[in-house]
Amino acid sequence: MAPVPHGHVTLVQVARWAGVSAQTVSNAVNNPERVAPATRERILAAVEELGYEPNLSARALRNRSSSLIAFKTRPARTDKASLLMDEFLYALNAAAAEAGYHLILCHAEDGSANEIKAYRDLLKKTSVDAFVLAETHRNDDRVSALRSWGVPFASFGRSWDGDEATSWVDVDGRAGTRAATEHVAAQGHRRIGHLGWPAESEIGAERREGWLEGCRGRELETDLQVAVPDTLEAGRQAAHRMLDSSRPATALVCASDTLALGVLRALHERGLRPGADVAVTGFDDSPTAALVSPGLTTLHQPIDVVGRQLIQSIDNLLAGDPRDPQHVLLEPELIVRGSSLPGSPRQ
Amino acid sequence: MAPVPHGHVTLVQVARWAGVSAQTVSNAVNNPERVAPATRERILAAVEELGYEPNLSARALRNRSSSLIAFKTRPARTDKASLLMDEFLYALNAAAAEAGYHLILCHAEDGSANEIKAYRDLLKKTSVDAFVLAETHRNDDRVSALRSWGVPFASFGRSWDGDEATSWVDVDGRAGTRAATEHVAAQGHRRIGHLGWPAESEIGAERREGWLEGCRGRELETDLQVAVPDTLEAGRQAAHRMLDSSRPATALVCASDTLALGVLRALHERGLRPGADVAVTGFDDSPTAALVSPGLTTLHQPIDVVGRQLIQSIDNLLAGDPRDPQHVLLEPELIVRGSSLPGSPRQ
DNA sequence: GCCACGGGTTTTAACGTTAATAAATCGGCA
DNA sequence: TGCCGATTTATTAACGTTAAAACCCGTGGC
Repeated sequence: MAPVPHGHVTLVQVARWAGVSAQTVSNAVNNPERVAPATRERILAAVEELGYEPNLSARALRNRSSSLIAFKTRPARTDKASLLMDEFLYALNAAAAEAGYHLILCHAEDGSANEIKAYRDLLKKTSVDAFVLAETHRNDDRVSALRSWGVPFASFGRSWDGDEATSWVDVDGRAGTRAATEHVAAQGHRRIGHLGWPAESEIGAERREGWLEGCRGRELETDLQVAVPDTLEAGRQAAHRMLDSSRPATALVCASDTLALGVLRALHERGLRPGADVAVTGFDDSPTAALVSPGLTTLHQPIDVVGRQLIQSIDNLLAGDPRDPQHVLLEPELIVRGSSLPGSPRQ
Repeated sequence: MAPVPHGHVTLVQVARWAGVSAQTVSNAVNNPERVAPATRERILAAVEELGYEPNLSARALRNRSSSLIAFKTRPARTDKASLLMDEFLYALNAAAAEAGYHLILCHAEDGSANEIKAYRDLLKKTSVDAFVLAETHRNDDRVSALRSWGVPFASFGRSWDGDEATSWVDVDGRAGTRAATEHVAAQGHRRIGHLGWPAESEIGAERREGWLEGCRGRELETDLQVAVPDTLEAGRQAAHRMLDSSRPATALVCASDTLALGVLRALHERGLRPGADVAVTGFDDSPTAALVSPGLTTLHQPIDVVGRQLIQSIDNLLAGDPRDPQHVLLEPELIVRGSSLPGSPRQ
């Protein structure tokens, strides 16, 4: 009963069916205003009837554009708790689909040289319209490469070089740790330490700043801070060191859930109760944060908004929209759970 | 210094450079045996020199094939611990890249009707070569749809309908829970319960079978079993019920890490120590399993092998390889952590 | 010396689309 | 009626690739 038993329906078939030329069908689909209302209606009916869908390969060949947006998946899993990038990929894909784009994945072994080579290959082979970068850092080679090629892109992560030309979306880590710090201070804590990342990390520096601001705002001491790599074990050991101090912290604001989970393990080992004895906060709202007992207080990044905004920015770029590149800084949301509340010893 | 400052290098340019026709270049690239060795060498040098990469859109248009493999990302995150599908996506992408394919993501709201519609659209618009399905179940509409369209596909998850024609790769859940059961029995446990999923789930049924086999092999009782939805809260409540029993279990083999984490929370609430008082095992080796204290004993799925095998199968299908569809059943690996070991009370 | 053969190469045409351009149609007005 | 300009539609050509067919030329058989 289907008008077209199998195979692809082309413009020409629709055109024949509607008694017009192929170009008119193309116009009816892409530039409706160029076509007389009556004709357009007839054509759209034919499109509907035959189940026509434009062939993207042909369009890509003709237009040098493919509605494909490329994104590189993160390298092999580490022991990190955070799955932010997985969540991000999902959000980005959903937003892309909604806007009529498709996401094409790119693979490269670790290292920005590999990554750039993978981008270049993809670009030559397929007519990818734009790229999405994630986890940008200072002097990011990928940014300069894409810019030199003249390829539209937007990044999850601000342009740390003060590069005004790049569209980006980011989450305000500083505001996040400041909120966490103020939250534990409001629980009565006066000795609040920070467990963060080494100085090279721009993101880590921001999060540390937030803690500093939070402490200074309440005139608390800021001498208790340690920077370690982002692993559970590093967090655990650092927590032990900080709790062995002569005037130990009663609250620890951490730069990540991974570190915070290390702290929780250290507390467990010392027979201390999270929340009741030492308040702990993380960052990223990893699935694990909700699953441990007690739950881990953490900061949730509005990842779906990030995805939508990035697609939006790319859409503007591709539309040749002359409006300035967009810079969007979003606030993370503090999720309060047992690890930062006096609460009951159990639960 | 680059021979081609910008823009795409085409077959014709390479052909001119090498002093041959475009078709000969095409042959040198795709069917080397059709071209005289000397010519081929000259052409490949030109390809190298000019940095030629075939344009996939043009190729797709001409050949109706695109080296694109489609995969649908999972729907929005639930509260589940398992990130198997994220890991899988990464593994699949790596394998695809290695074999010269690209992964294109598909988005659909929950529900197999939406999903099928999304597949159909993608198929019409782009010339996707093949699909990868995940989490197949009995009477899977997606399977029948893809089959009726004649589209090559392979699935992560066996064909539960006994459909011999489908290529699949799966992990043997039954062997997994059997191993977990035997492991806790080897620790001296005689009352081993099972916390699983409702009967509708084929995967859940398999995992339950494994526990049954493990118990029967040692002539242990098999009366302690409960089936609940896959959430932490359901696991927690079920654990309380099972521990309230007149002859409570001393070990609980769970169908997922999520349920097992619920059990851990229940133990925490009752002041019982995982491992020492009640042994607990999960399934999937989620990141959380390694991060909680004590660590959760669980089963690791060899997800990278799954990815490679699926790409391999698809490669065979696309090559028109007449060899039978492949069915690969892999064994999960038992990862022993503190939650199933008597160990010390702390740690 | 003619022809058949076959490896090596080129020519032709087509995949489905759309920008640019050309052609047709129509209403309005002198 | 005839002509102009505006609107609508049709024609042409091209995007980069490759299957199929045609072509070219040296070998070997008779």
